[in-house]
Amino acid sequence: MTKSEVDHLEDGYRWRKYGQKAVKNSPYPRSYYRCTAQKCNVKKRVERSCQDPTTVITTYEGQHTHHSPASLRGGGAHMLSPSPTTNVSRGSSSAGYTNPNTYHAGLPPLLPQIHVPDHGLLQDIVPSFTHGNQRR
DNA sequence: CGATTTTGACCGGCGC
DNA sequence: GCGCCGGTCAAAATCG
Repeated sequence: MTKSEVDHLEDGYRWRKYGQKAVKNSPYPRSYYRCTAQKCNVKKRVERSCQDPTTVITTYEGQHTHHSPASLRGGGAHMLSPSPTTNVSRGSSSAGYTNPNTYHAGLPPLLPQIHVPDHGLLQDIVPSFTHGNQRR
């Protein structure tokens, strides 16, 4: 669950919308996204929460087989860096994605449980790809 | 020009 | 067998 009033949630990847359907569960339409990387077979389902119109339920399906474009940002302090001392194990990354400043919803604090998706990238599930054979 | 987005239609599966 | 639902793809239009 991600609190956001905008549909385009930059979670660090590029998504291409390929469909939209209305769900009965919610008066809002559900959007289907797919990673723009042809090598990536990841799918994303974004649905607005009927309980919290400001919250969108983002469901990720599959795993990225490539690095995220937004992750290449030099400003990114939390990434899959080969730093021996600095590891992503630190949960201090919070929900801050690439640029939390862009999402000034001006809404009151209401985030009961949002565990950081820091390690939910690729090496977590598909180490074979990142093991040393990622460059084609 | 290329990429991306939008809407509609189509397909498959499941239930009855 | 038909109807319904969810999901996906396709074509066209738009934006940069």
